Amino acid sequence: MADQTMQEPAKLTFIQRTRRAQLVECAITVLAEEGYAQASLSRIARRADVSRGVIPYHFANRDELLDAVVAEVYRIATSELRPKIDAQPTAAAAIRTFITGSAEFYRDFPTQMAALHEIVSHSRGDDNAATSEARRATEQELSAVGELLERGKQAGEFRDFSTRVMARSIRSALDGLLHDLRADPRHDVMADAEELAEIFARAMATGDARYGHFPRGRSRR
Amino acid sequence: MADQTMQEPAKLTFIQRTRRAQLVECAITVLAEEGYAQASLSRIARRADVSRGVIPYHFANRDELLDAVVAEVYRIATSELRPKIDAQPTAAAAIRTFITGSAEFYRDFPTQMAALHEIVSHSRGDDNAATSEARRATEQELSAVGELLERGKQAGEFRDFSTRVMARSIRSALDGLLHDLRADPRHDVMADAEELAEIFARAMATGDARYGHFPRGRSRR
Amino acid sequence: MADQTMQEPAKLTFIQRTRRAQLVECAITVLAEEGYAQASLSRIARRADVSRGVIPYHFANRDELLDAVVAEVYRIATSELRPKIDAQPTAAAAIRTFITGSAEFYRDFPTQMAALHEIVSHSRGDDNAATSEARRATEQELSAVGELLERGKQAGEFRDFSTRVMARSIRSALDGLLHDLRADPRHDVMADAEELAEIFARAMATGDARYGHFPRGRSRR
Amino acid sequence: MADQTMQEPAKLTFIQRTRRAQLVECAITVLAEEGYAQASLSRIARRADVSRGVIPYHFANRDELLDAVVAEVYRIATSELRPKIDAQPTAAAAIRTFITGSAEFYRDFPTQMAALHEIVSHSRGDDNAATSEARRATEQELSAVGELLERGKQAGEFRDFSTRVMARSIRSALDGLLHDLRADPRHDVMADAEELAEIFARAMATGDARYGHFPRGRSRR
DNA sequence: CATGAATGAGCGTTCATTCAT
DNA sequence: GATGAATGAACGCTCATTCAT
Repeated sequence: MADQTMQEPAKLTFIQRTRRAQLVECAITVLAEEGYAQASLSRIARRADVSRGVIPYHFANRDELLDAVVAEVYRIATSELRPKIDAQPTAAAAIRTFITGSAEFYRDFPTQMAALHEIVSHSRGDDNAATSEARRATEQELSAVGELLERGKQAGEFRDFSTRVMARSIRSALDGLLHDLRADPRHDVMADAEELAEIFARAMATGDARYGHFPRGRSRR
Repeated sequence: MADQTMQEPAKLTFIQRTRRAQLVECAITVLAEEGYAQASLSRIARRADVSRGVIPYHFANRDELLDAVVAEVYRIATSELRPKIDAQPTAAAAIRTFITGSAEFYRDFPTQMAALHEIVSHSRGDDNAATSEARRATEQELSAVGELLERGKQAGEFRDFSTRVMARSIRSALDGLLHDLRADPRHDVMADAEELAEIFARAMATGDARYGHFPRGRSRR
Repeated sequence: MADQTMQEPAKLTFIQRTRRAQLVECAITVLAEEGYAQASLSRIARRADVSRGVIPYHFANRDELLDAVVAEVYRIATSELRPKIDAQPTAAAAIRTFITGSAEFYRDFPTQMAALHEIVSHSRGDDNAATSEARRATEQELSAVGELLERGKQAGEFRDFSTRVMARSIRSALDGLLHDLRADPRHDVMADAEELAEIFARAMATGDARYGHFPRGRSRR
Repeated sequence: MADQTMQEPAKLTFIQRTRRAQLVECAITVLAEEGYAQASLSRIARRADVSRGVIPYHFANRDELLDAVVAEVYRIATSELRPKIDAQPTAAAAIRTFITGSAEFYRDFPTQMAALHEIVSHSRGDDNAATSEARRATEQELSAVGELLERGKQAGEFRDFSTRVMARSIRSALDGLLHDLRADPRHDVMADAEELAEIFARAMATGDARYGHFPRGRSRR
């Protein structure tokens, strides 16, 4: 059997890498088109036009395949997004770029995003080690955004707010955007992203909001 | 067999209504405590201390039971939240109340919310008729929030923004809050809700944000 | 589902008891005729002319079914053998009765014995909790024989020997007898049993063996 | 493909013989350490640090490999035991040597014996051709012991008993000894073997047993 | 000679659903 | 009204075996 425990992809033969990539690809398609519950190994294998036994051969188990899906999507997303964000001069611009860049990614890789969303939203704390990759990656993303926010606050770009709540809200709002996109693929996601960027630009901006006539919560991390 | 397709509860006998309520209650508990995947009819029936066959008798199928769960949770939520929102003088106050009131509901009915979250996050758009109730209720909530936003815009309380994006973002941010709460039940959800309210108060407020030096998207519905 | 965790059979309905008995019966047949490896739930169900799902319904898992088989065979064996042994006046007579009575049981319940043998010989220390019943029962049988031997030694009926080695040898010799019987069902097992009884009567008898011109091992427990 | 059905090793190339020996060796190790159920061709190949496909290449199928394991263990056992037995002056001494020599072999080649035991105890009489070697070898051993017994009877060393029952009993008692040894590897197997030798010395000795006050079975072959 | 990718049958198990009682 | 026995499809997984390279 292919040694799935290897960490370095260099240890995989060309055929193994190819097959694994194909299976990950098909898993993504099935997840996106038919949903998590329907994404059985049988269906994925059928989509790949391959015998049912191929998947256990190349992946130790179902969870490994799903982990590979998550890793693949995050790999693409990071390679698309990271450079754009890093190129921004200010934290505010970086956050804006994170939002619009994410939306661009949703638009350009809707299938991958749909698959990722299926996996993440079906993950549950205790039941399995699959989706651990997903949770890990999500946490990582949240803390990356959190660092941007901290940077902006220290640079005086942003007002004082709870970093965690803000980061989570940005992340969640993007999820909402993805949700709308999945519901209607012809949706103008970039326009929505601009709106979203504006929402959070205003939410984070220094100075009192014109309409801030409510008692505010204490600033927290 | 009882006709479960009836919409008017008047057509159900007392026993039928009682049993359905009990089963919905138990389904909520099992969903919250053991998760969607473990919430088999067997487990729900066992929790209700009732025979396995009872559920198919009272609900045409599994999906109908889940729909009933969703409807029940939304029913409670609405009865908790609606009066508070309706009592607010301004749209801004109403939105703030929607946010903090939702959080209060999350805090006070964690089991119900957990069950709802399990169902919603496992539901799929196209493949089956399940959780249609969830989608219906979500849409209804979104449009209710949308109406508040419209009202606020017309009253000059809010700036011009895309109603749909804003409504969706508020909804999604609340989901994020719920997510954090489920991850850590001892979380101070009300403090987060205040933060969230502030975020959206600022996001919706009239006037330019101090830090709004980016090209903005056109205002849209 | 039927509650298989109940210890008291009284908690089972008539139908449950009947089905379980039937399935145990069929499992015995399949084990005896086709061997442990072939005794899959599918085959057992087919033998019972019953749907594949029936077995998981009545037994929590495969191991529970096999445990029930072991328990059933030991139950029969005990009820056949125990009274005869207890009726013997001396330990020597009891051992002889144990041997011939076991053989009689092999002769009269060859299928049951074959099934038991399949399970016991396929049990392995660490892998599963099934067959634990088998090991437990085997140990119990060994210690029961051991007690008889001790009694005989104290009564002066037997010479001094290692109780454990003797008990194990008797048990093993009976296994050998069963082996021959399984290889040739027309075998005169009772005649062999008489031979066996004589072998061990002599082996245990007090006094020097006429041919004992070898250094002997120290007497041990 | 190499012709694995050849009996004469002369027909095998050097590499073929080496590989077969290596694979048999590894199969023994895996069988002993992980048990029959875990001794898949994959694991054996991995233990041999060799490709999965090697085994089907050198052995027509799994059963042939297991047969080769059995043959190898019996080959070693015979070469260890035979000279010792043949050196004994009397049948009684030969039988005693067979017993203690077997135990010595168990003690000195526990891995081989464990592997053999795994195979034999999992083999089935009728359903497949597997482990035919085991049955053949067992029969051969039984008849060799039988010849010794016959010789002893004719020489007047032994009383009259059923040769087959006695041979089978000795064989089975040794199995019991092996069983105890496998259950507890620190067991003093030689002491037990001495006990066993004494048991059978007495069982076979001429003259009445002191305590033989039971009706005896007729003497038979 | 050797490889390892691929196959497909079979396993135990879960569970929504049906239906006779 | 309610029961629970029974069904059968689907699941993830293991593995002996085949075969192109």
